[in-house]
Amino acid sequence: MTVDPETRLRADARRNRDQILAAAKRMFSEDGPDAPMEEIARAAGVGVGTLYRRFPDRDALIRAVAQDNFGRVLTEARAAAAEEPTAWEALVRLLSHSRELQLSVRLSMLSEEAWEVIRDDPGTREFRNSILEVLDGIVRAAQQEGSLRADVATGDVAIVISLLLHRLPARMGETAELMLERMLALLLEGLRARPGSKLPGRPITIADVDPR
Amino acid sequence: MTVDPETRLRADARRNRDQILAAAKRMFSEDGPDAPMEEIARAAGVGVGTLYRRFPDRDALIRAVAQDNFGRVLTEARAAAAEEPTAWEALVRLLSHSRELQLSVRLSMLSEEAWEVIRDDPGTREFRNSILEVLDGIVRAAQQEGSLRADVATGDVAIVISLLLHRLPARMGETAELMLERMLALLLEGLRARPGSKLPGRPITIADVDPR
Amino acid sequence: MTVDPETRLRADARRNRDQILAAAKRMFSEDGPDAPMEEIARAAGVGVGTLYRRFPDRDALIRAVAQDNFGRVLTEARAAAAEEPTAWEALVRLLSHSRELQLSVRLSMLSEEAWEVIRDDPGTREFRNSILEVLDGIVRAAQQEGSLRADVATGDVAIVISLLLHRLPARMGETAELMLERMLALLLEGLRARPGSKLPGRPITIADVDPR
Amino acid sequence: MTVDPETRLRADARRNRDQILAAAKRMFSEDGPDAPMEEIARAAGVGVGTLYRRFPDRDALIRAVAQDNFGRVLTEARAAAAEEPTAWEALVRLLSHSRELQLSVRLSMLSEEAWEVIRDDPGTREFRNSILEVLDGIVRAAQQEGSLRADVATGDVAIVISLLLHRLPARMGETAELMLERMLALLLEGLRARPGSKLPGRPITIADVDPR
DNA sequence: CATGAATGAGCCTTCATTCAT
DNA sequence: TATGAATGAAGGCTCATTCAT
Repeated sequence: MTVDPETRLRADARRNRDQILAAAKRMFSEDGPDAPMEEIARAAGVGVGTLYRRFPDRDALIRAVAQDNFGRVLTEARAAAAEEPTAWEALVRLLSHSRELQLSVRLSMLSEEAWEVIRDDPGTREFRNSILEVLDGIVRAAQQEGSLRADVATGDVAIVISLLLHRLPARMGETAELMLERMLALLLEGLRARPGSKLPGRPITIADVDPR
Repeated sequence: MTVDPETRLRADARRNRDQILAAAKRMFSEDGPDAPMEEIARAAGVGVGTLYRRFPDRDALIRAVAQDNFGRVLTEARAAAAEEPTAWEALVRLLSHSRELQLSVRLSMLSEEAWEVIRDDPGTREFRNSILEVLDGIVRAAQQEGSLRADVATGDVAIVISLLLHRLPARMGETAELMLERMLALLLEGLRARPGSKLPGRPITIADVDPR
Repeated sequence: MTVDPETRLRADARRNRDQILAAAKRMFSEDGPDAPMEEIARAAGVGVGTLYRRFPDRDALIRAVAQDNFGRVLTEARAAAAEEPTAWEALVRLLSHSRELQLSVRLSMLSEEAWEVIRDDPGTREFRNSILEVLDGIVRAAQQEGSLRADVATGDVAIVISLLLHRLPARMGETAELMLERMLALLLEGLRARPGSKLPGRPITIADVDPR
Repeated sequence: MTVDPETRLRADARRNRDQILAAAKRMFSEDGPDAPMEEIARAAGVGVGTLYRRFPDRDALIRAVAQDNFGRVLTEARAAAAEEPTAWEALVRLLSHSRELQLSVRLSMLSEEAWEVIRDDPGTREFRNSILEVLDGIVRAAQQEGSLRADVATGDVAIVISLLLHRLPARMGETAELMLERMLALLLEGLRARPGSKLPGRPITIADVDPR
């Protein structure tokens, strides 16, 4: 009368993995990418051993978190592109919701080592490329429709996004939300197509922001 | 007609102190505020003991670096306010040169602990207040002269600065310079007084960004 | 019919803990409460990490050793009170066997810091109180039966014990035993009820020797 | 019109040495024989360099302190022997004033290393021997006059002294004085010649307590 | 000679990772 | 397979001692 043990196991295993991932995300974003493995395990409600069974070392865990996050972002980006009536609105939505991205990017900014791990991970790289591809589509469309200034390229927008992702000192609490909103508004003003305005240098392309 | 021995000693000690401070700045900005003390010492060309003689613990070193940096920023801000013909130009200069600020602010963003150390240091606080005071003068003047949009306050500008300070993934090397320039240009577009444009919410004041 | 794994683990862990405690006792009494943690670990046949897993820091280890020792003393004191035919004999037995006490007391005398750690440990304090309580019973009974001089109180006896606990320069080896025996005999002569003999001052009570 | 520089120097040097010795005594008795050299220097009002010029290393300082102290004790012992009307009174005086001895003995008890340093110092040894010689005279005389029990030897008395020297936990403050007085009284009761009383074992001689 | 700066060894403690149960 | 115990390397800090000024 017992449930199929195989299935049971699988379900258990998955639950475990998910809990660990969630805990890792939380801890990473709170304590940075050096959060003690033991604490991550505890936060996930498992022993360290279990954590290490799923993720052979810290780097594997970082990669998994990064992939998970980039995946969510990709989903959001695709939804924005598909659902918004204009490319400009898609762009605004992407920038507004960039909070979703926060963890992954923050992760990569917090320590040089973490960044290298993420950069060299093919899985994450693939997600990243897909995201940039979608973004590229939105950018071109927005320029086509005349809403986005012509002298920027997708790399520029990617950088704007990364600008918005940096942790606004948590201590600002309440107001942080508002600050972010206003910074976004300022940047959108800047991105708006506007006759007679010219940025210095040349457009930053996807290749320019490729960590290669 | 002999050299004052006190001065002699002082000179030596000071040279050492300066080397340590310089090394710490470098290491902190590369490895974050957890850079091994031993490596900082080695980078400064002294033994750990010497480092600890000058700075009783890591926090003291962090405070010293922060003060040194904020001091430089204050100098630059005052120069900008005094030397530029218009307030807008002073603002642009401040934002352009904000690279000077980079380390200190980056420091405070890298880890919650480091931030707290800096926040609670009266010396740094004083510098910070002075800087904001100067900035406040520039902002008001720029609004008076009609160059800066009226619906921002000094806190908004401070945040713009902090946005520009975040580490652009060092690995981008050459282009990083250009990227920064372009982001700055975008933000300046946004800050420009422009009829019919309105930011959401209310202006962010100095009090809003006060870490108190 | 398999062995309960919990018990198994416990047994291992406990053995380890006991070895560490024993090693710590040995090292503390030889090298004082500053004995290198690493050496204690080595003496216990474990790595430092293991030591720190059981006892978060040196103070915890000191407390554990103190409690263990005071516990033994309490046991001995109770046995003496229960098994000896007269209170005087119980007292003699307690003083004779005070060697058991040696380590703990010596510990607390060796360094001011160690003493403070022990003093502020509620666990140890409880043992200490119980011991003094038992001792108090013995002292009163001995005075009742007319064997112990009337002008001493329990605190006096506690001090006599502490006198006997001080390290007789270990280097005296063999003879140390004899020396202790003779000192004890001298002190017992002094404690004996004896008409016409009067100590200076007032009896030292338990409260007088309370570290509170 | 200047003072003879040689003399000046000598006087200065001596003052320095005395200050250091005094500071060392104070620090040793407060912090134990591991008190930081730098603090001792500061307490003496000189630089570490000066301290090291006078005493090549910590051991030399310990030896100097020990010798100084033993010297004072010898003086006191001789005075007691010479000035007191009876040998018993001389003995009582010696035991009462044993506080003088405290530091040196405490020093030797506080750490095995310190003890070894003192033990192996010929200078201290000589003082020690002289002291024991004087004590021996007093003991024999006291037995001759029938005041001191016959079944003790000089070594026994030396041990009684050492018993009284142990630091009564400083924390007892006020009462410590009284406690010591009472313990001394108890021990004197024990040492008193008393028919029918017999100590276990054999008398402890000087040779028995010789650290050799 | 006095001073106090510099050095580096040594001990404390933490934590990533491995492994026995 | 999950657990948590054990290990040891790494980094922080202190202090004895040496040495330049």
